[in-house]
Amino acid sequence: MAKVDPSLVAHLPLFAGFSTEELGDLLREARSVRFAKNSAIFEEGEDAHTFFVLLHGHVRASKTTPSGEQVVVRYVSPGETFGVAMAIGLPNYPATATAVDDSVVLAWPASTWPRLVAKFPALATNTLQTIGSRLQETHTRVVEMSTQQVEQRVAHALLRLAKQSGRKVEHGVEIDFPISRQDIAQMTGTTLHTVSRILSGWESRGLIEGGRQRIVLREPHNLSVLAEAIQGEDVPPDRP
Amino acid sequence: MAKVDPSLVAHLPLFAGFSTEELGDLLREARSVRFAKNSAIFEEGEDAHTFFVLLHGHVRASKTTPSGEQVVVRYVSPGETFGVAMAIGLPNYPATATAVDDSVVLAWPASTWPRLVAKFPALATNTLQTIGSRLQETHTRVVEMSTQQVEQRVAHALLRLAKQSGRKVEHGVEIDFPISRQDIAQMTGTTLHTVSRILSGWESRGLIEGGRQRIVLREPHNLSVLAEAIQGEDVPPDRP
DNA sequence: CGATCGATTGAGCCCTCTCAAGAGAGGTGG
DNA sequence: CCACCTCTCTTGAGAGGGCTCAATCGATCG
Repeated sequence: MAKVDPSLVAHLPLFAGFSTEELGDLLREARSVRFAKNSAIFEEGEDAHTFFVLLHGHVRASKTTPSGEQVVVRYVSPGETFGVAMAIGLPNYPATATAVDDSVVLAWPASTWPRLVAKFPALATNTLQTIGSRLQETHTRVVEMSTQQVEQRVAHALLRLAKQSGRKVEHGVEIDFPISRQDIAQMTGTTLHTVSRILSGWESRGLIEGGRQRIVLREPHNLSVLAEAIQGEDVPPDRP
Repeated sequence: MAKVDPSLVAHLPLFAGFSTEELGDLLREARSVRFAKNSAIFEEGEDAHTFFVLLHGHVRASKTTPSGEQVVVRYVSPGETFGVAMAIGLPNYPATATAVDDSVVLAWPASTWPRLVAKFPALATNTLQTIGSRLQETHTRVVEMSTQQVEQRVAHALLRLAKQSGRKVEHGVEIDFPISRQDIAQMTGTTLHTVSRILSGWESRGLIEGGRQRIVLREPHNLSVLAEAIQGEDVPPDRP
């Protein structure tokens, strides 16, 4: 359990409107914990004993259906809050959280939530904003799944991941954590086979560059064009 | 602007933990407004000037894509809060709200929200719970759209509507507001043609009874069975 | 009683899934 | 350090669920 420097986290949305002193109070109750790549932080259904802020790394939240299929709910980036089941009245975690990279989190016992909220009302309003944005994002996803074809959905998913966790590299923007075709399929409601075919197609057109659990967007702009393509509209053919 | 009897709304989730007096304070700032069937309460993109509690009737929230397709976000039942864009930090409504039946709402100016939340912290925590549940429901929808076939999704949608707004009638449970095949298509990410075919099929099997903007579930249990059907699993054939 | 809006139904196609096989990359243990 | 083994990715062939296009019917409302 390491000490956390308040000035490093003061700018996070969860702590908006907090004085240095208040922030100190809050951080004093948190532990800092490290999770190795591919380890589970919590499991769906487990009782929600802790809530978290991600400091370092990346976390995947996913749900499993009764028949065993997995769906990726979202990827958590550094600075984001997760595991706040308690705050929204759930006694159990609604999804499984897995570190996709070596990750460091701040962890508070869920039992402290009521007291902390009573003491710091800004905690509730800040969390409300966060959950609200997440609701918007999820609605966007529903709209996309309802109205777009798989290729457009995959394009949107990649662009979103790049915006959220992109790292500039020589030939474009690389998604900054290991992500498989299967993961993308589970984000977009399709199969890994279809994703593989689509990415292969894009790679041969020079739009992206792929690898094992690795994707680089070489032409984000052209990918956006593809993502916005209207049903039945022609796409300009490749250059020979 | 009618007077609202506090005792009639005291049990609503938004007001949980309020004293009679506090509730009176809150209600004093609200107006009660009636909207005729098929009238718009607010439009997507409009600035979020008001937030609401539905007292009577039913409201459909829907989003429109750039290319003009509509997606139904949810149906609001009496007692529920809606239009809380302001609370989650949105300056504009993210969806259009339409009264699908003659409806009565309580309306607060959005500008009062910050003051009300400061005075009544329970307002924030109650809204947090509400938005949290909605996030869960939306995630469920994403999971369904990712893993289930259209027939199962439609079955789930009808069962949910019946549970939420069902009225017992002679031959089963009727969905208590006008809903078209098109509406159901927009809830489940399919076309009205496919919904029509599915409902026709069910009607001939005696599972439901249809009509113009009207659906009665005659055998909710068998519909649940259908809704949970596993990929590729056989369904018992009809009786001759 | 006519007009408009919702529902039904057929025909044909295509996007995407399923089934199947195999190749390449990385990690691991002897 | 190399061989093996596992996990990821690729690609083909075929099928089918659901969509598109099109026409008609029926019911509710003014």
